[in-house]
Amino acid sequence: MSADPFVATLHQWIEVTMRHSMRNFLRYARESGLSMSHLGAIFHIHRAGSCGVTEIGDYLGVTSAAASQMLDRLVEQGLVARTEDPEDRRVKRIELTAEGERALEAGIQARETWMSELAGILAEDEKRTITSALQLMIAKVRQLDESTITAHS
Amino acid sequence: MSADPFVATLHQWIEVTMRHSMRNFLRYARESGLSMSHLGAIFHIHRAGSCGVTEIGDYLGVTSAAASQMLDRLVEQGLVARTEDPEDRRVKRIELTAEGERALEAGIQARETWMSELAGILAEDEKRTITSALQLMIAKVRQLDESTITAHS
DNA sequence: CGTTATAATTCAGCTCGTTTAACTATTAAG
DNA sequence: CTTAATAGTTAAACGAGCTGAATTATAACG
Repeated sequence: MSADPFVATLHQWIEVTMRHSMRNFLRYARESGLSMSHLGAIFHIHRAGSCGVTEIGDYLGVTSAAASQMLDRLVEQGLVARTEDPEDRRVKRIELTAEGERALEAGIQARETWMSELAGILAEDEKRTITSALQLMIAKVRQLDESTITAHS
Repeated sequence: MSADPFVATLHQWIEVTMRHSMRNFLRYARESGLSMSHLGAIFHIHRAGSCGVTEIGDYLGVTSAAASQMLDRLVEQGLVARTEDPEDRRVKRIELTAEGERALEAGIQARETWMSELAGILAEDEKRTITSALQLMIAKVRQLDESTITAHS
């Protein structure tokens, strides 16, 4: 399929990552009563710090009506705060409450439980090698993200 | 949070991976008209090769009735084949059709479009280092999987 | 100022995924 | 052989999430 052994290996790694992470993540979603959209919104709000209703809808690929209704639930559950933007009083500032941040953390935790098991069966020098390799990739991806953002604006 | 720099770095990497992979994956799900459950089922059937209806339900955390109805749709769309098991005529053998395999491939592709961009901005020696680091982790995770399976049986 | 555009909400209506319960068919056990 | 257990399907009913259209409030433009 892909001649590049780097790409082939990355494919395999993501397959493994997805299988393990999604299993626990979906279980957490069920148990906490949060849908995929809810969690997507929570992640986006966390990253944005504060954002409008329509922006969340655009991010999730739904109408602003759908986003507004979804936020009703999240506000009702105390995960999200909806306040008026003083700069432009048409827009509502959507932010995570402390409890919302906690729910986000729990979701991330659920997603990554298998990681500590992995850490347990790796030797110290193996961990060091892998850590620096991953850090290199993280830096490169972030660099890619920034160039995409500036290209869009 | 976690004192181990290995675990901390792995956390960051999975955060990056998830953000990029899920964005395209969810878009693909929408466009192809397949739900998260549908795709989950397709992934599971692919991995199992062939399996029963109840098994899919258990995997997805739903009743066998729900699994049966979901499979109706997938059969209707020509992604899945439902045949009688000759060994035990109560069970139905669920398998992916050629078109089902193609849909699976497309989903994986969508999930991993950003990878080739990443490959483009890495030097050859960087790729080699990362490739071997990832291969080590993949091997270790598989080792972990096998010990879990045997523990369960 | 009046007009137009933007942000968010509300409501009616639709589809989808799910569950429970009843039912059929087949196999296993006493 | 009779009874119980297992695998799967079907049907009715419900809730969740989405859309489109109408509505309100604010901002920007001429």
